[in-house]
Amino acid sequence: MLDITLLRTDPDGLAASFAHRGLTIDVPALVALDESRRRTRAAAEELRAAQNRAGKEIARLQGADKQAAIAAAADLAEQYKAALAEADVLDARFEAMWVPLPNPPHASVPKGVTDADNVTIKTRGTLPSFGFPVLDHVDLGERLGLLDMDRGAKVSGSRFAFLKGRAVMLEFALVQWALGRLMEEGFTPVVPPVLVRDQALFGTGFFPGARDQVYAVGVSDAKGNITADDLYLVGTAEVPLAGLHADEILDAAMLPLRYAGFSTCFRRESGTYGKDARGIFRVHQFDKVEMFSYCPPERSWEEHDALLAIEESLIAALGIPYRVVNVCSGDLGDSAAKKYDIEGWFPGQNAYRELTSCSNTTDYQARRLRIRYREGSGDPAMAHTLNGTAVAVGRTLIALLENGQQADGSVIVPEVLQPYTGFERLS
RNA sequence: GGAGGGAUGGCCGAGCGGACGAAGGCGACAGUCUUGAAAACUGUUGAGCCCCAUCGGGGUUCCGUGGGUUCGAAUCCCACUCCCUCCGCCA
Repeated sequence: MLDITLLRTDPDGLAASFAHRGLTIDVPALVALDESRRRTRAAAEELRAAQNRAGKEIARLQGADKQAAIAAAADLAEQYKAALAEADVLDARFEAMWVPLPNPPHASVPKGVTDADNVTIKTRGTLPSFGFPVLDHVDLGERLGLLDMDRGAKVSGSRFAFLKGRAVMLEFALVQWALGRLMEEGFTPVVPPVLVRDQALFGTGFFPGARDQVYAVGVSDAKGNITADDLYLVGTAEVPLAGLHADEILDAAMLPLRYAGFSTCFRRESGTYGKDARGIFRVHQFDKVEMFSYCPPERSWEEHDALLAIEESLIAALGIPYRVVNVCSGDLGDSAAKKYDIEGWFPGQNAYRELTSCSNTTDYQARRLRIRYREGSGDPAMAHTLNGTAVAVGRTLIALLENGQQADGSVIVPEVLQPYTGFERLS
């Protein structure tokens, strides 16, 4: 949700921000509706004030005077009820228009429509040259006994896999290493709930927009009928980590408040039928370490850069060539004001593909979740929230397998992970 | 799953139709006292929205959530949510 003062003080700037995203929004209509709802609310509150005064008077009166005052107040009560209903209708109408509006993009966000319009801002690492036919992660994984796609499909359907053997050890090595690195950076490790109420998904901006990407959990009765349980499987730990401090006023001295959440992530991937059908690049379930930060507004851009720097250092330490892209306005998502994706090099696809993502959602989520902070004894103000991928385990495993493959079919484990795996090579 | 109890301000806790944004205590902050500190004493101390305005002032809403009764609801009624205790089941 946006700060309403934007509408009142700078409607033209607001309209421009929607245009930046390629949206046409009738801002003057919003301004007019906002004005009429305030007028109506003020009128209702005046009636209420009169009613409150009358009530105090009634308490003091006795006998016939009291009866007369009550009769008069009954009339006031009727008027107030009507005025209140009118104000509520206008509020609801305004909110229906206001709440779905996306966060205004930062000035540095490139204008564009699809991910093809994203702008590469840096490229790091040297692309590996193999003197032998390059295998992709599916061939490598099945050959090394790390991955079983067919049986994943047998048990759970397409886009599911079994991860096995040393790949499992590699996953936990990645997670433990990443959490250790993040603790050095001041993050508190968290294992959050992965089932959340819709409130948390609304608050983070996934609902109502991305409803079709989220699994809803139900309960089946004896006849096999499924009833909704009003819980949803999260697609990222961002959701519970944002909800963690909902409805709180944080002490400014604690900020930035950094959390590193490890969770399984569930995504329906609806509308991606043909895309990335091979292997575990795009699956319904994967594990991820996610960074989340609560931050004062004046420091959030600095924090955004800091999170990106951490992501880069992790990927660089794993020896994966990568590039950083500034995600264009059309590809941003409602809640982000700016987003960096890191695309790692995947030799099996001969392409850079998304490996991590890092967003500054400014006060968009904070306003929806009522996450505020206070400087000393000052007034509460909206915090900013940011999130970024530390390690998306599935895709990182793919990158490690494909970049680390050797002529003999084995795969070298990055040095930083070896203390955690206890082995140097998958073979 | 069965039986009971509860939800009030940063925390504890009173209130059970009008004097209640809410006693009292704790905590926090400021002051007095003190060489300094502690103690003691005095004062201040919730959030949202709207209006006027220069610091500031006024109105309104909020006692788990949503409805209802009433001139008037923290207080009465209904529904829901969450928490706790005991029993059963269970990783």
